Amino acid sequence: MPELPEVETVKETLKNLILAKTIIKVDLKYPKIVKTDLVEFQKIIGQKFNDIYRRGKYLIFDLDDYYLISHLRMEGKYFIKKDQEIDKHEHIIFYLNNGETLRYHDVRKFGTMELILKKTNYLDFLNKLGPEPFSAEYNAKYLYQKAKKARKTIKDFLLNQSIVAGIGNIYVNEICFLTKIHPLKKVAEISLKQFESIVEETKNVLKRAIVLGGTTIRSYTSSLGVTGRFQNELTVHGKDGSECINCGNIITKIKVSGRGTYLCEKCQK
DNA sequence: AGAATAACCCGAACGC
DNA sequence: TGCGTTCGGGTTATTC
Repeated sequence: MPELPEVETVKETLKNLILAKTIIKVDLKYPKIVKTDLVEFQKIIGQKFNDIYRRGKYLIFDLDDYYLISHLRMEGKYFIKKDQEIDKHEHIIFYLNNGETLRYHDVRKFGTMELILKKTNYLDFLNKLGPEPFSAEYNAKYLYQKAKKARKTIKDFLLNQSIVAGIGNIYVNEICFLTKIHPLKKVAEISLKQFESIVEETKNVLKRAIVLGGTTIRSYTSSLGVTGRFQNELTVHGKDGSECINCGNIITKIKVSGRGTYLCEKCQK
């Protein structure tokens, strides 16, 4: 599941491969991925990749006149291939002027793409997102203020992209463990000091994951054949049945708002 | 307004 | 072995 570190890795990898390349043709094998007008989408032909950004879990391709905004959701990946048969999970094919193809691959078909004219206010689209975890805006005081009036659990709170952008299920499990906070703890009961710890551990865990190229779990081999290595440093996520690295207690798995949640009941109160 | 729930997908895991 | 069922998971849309 691509979260901030995985999307960051994809962005950096793709930069080396497609910048300055021009799209000469696009094939929509599964058009529902595209959320904007399909006729309009064809205007991507002739556009050049000038840069790639990331905002939360979104990839933003900076073209000449448009932004192509892509969300990988659960299993979206990009591949660069040449003259190879189209895989059944490759839904959008961009033909580039160097003879290669950029292919969007998504087994679950959950991912989305939007082509947005630069002149229009594309920021509206991303403004709903909360601050980036590495920004100064993401600090204990900010979270504390937001949390005061919320009735949710800390896990729901940190997963809410309008509070902070880019954290998903894996990293929220890790952050809760690293800060010794129970994922079901009501966010309004969390102290400023605890939020300081949350902010610090968020940055630590995301930074470390980016350095290692993200997390590769199960079927999710990250895009472009880049295999992340952060899974080797996970402390609780997916570790139910094994021992807590702090106290030796057995890690349990519960559900929080329908999502798999791993924790040490002894360490996290 | 804010919170809970459904919908979008389909391979993997599970149950029989 | 094979078939049917359930599950998961980020985000948006819809309902409560």
